[in-house]
Order: sequence, then structure tokens, then C-alpha cells
Amino acid sequence: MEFQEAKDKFISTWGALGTTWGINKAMAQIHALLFISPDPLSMEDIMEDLGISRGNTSMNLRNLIEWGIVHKVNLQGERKEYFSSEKDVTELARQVAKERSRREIEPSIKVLNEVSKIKSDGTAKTEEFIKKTKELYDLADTANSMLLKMVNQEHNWVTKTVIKLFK
Amino acid sequence: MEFQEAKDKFISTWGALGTTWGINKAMAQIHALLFISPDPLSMEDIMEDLGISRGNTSMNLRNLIEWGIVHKVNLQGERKEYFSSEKDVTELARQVAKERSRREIEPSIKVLNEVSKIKSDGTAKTEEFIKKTKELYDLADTANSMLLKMVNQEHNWVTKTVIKLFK
DNA sequence: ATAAACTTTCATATATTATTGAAAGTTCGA
DNA sequence: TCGAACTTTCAATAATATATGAAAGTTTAT
Repeated sequence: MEFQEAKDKFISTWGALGTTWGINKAMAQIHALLFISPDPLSMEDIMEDLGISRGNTSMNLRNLIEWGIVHKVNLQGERKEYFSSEKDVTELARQVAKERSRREIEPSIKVLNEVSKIKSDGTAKTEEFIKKTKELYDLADTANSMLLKMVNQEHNWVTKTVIKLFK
Repeated sequence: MEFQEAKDKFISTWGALGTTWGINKAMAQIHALLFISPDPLSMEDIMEDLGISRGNTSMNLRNLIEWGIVHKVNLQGERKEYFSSEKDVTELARQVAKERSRREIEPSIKVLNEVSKIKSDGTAKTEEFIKKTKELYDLADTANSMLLKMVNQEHNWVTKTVIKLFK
């Protein structure tokens, strides 16, 4: 396989994988491109390489920067901004997990907690409802705090401890 | 809060959460409804309660059954089929993880492995590409086998061991 | 073998989400 | 302060994913 073919394949696979994890295609592809590039790239470079519009590139770069995955580089003597992603890929995973916890999981946990507090009228349906939603609340809350602990650990801690446990 | 309000809130929250995890809204809501119902429900019951069409109900019930989360119940003397979900919710989580691994993660890992095998022509870009994709392959492969091990354990093993580690 | 009771399928409609690109905004050097 | 070089915004559009419902299919009792 040629480099160019491998590169295209990698970028499109990464993009497809991203969309199933709450990262849109363009965002994942920009990340993929920067991730394998030895040098920083300009917005122009990225647009051209991926064949996406200026607006799309701009918005998704901003997101990646907000997520701490990509950062701006100013090359000396150049007006243009360049971008690079020298961060470890686990940083991306960490960030994705954090975002999803904050945006989706935590609000849901709050609702579970709320609804599990209705008082029973003694009927089977309310009893069952309270029992099940409580169960779910406990599970979700535990899983979420696990996730956050993992996410906030040093990279190597997770790798060493958890891998040892499973491999 | 009244039971009906809590129920609606729970179902819509569960539906919203599902859509961000690769389960469509109707599928997640059907699961939610069955999950809190003390008795099996018919297709008619489900359609009516959630206000969704017959076709939608049928297709999503079939999916839930395929995933092993919901199953058919034949009540004595009744022609109609009934459905229930008496399984633990961790079974759902397990199933979701399994499906995603099979359908998304594993094919991606295969691609990573392929593309990381191109031979270097000595340029910085091919060197970087090979290095990064190999790194990614190792990470993804390790993470995936961890996931599968967790998923295939008994429910209590995960709960006990992992929670102990983090709590 | 027939028909009533029920379920599934799938072409079409609807809703959701991502992308474009031109206009507005910003920054910087002269 | 001006204007060239560049970036961001956002309304319009395109692409994608979901839902509908009528028709086709299946099962069962007689």
C-alpha cells in the first residue's frame, strides 16, 4: 500500500469512528490529519487536504482547540496561523469522556435521582418504578464517578493499573 | 411529582441518553417503558403509551430482542404477543458495548493495523505516520480487549472489582 | 381452506445534524 | 487610519438518520 492510500484510509476510518462517539466527521478528520503530520498545518492546508469548506474547518478547529487536543502555532515571520496536535491520543479519549459526562451523563443522573424520589402509592407500578429508577441511579452514578476518576488520572496510571488488571 | 410526570420524564431522558450511545430514541424509550413496567406489555400498549407507529415499534422491538434485552412472553389464552425486559440494566450496557465493539471498533482496529504496515520511504511524513498509527493500534487493541473482558464477566465481578478500585 | 387477528416490511415523509460559502469581523503593518 | 490578509459567523442547503402507515405476510381457530 502506498503512503497516500494508507493516509486516506486512516483519515476516513478515524472520521467514521469519531461520528459514532459524538465527534463529527470533519472534527475527527482534522484531528487525524494533524495527528499524523510531522509539521503544523495552516487552515488552507487542512481545507485543501480534506476537501472541506473554510467555515467547517474554522469551527471544528476551534472545537478541537477548546478541547485541548489541538493548538495554534505561530511560525516566525508568518502572518497565518498554523495548527498542530502533538498531544497523546489518550488525551483525546480523556477529553471525549469528560465532555460526554458533563453534557449527557450528569444531566441524566440528575433526572434519575429526581424521578426516583416520588412517593409510592402502594401500587405495583409505582413500587416497580421507584425500585428500578433507584437501581439505575446507583449504577449510573457509580459508573460516572469511575469514568471521571479514570479521566482525571495521569495517563500512565490508567495504562498500568487497568491493563494489568485485564491483560 | 406525580407518577405520570416522573414516568414521562424518565422515558424521555432515557431516550435522549440512548441516542447519544448509538441506540435510537424509539428503541431506548421502548426499553425504558418495559424496564419500569411490572407486567409484560403488548405492541398495542407500547405504541399507545409512547405515541409511535406500529412499524417503528415492531422494528425496534425486534432489535431489542436480538440484543437479548427484551423477550417475547406468551400469556396463556392470549393470541397477542407480549414483551418484557426483566433483565438487569447492566445487561443492556454489556450488550451495547459488545455491539459497538463488533460493529465499529474492531473494523477500525483492522484498518489501523493495515495502514501502519506500509513501509517507510525514509521521509518524515511516512516515519511519523507509521509511528503514530502503530501507537494508535496498540492503544485501541488494548482498550478493546479490556472492554470485551469487562463485558464478558459476570455482572458482580465488574461491580465488585472495578468499583473497589475507584470508589 | 378460509378469514380474523396479529406482525413485519419497505417506499415515502419527516426530523435531525453537518456543511457550505458569502458577508461580517479581526488583526496587523505601513 | 486604511486596507490587505486572514478568521469567524450563520442563514441556507445538503446529507443522514428515523418514523410512518398501508400493504404484504404470517399464524391460528374453525
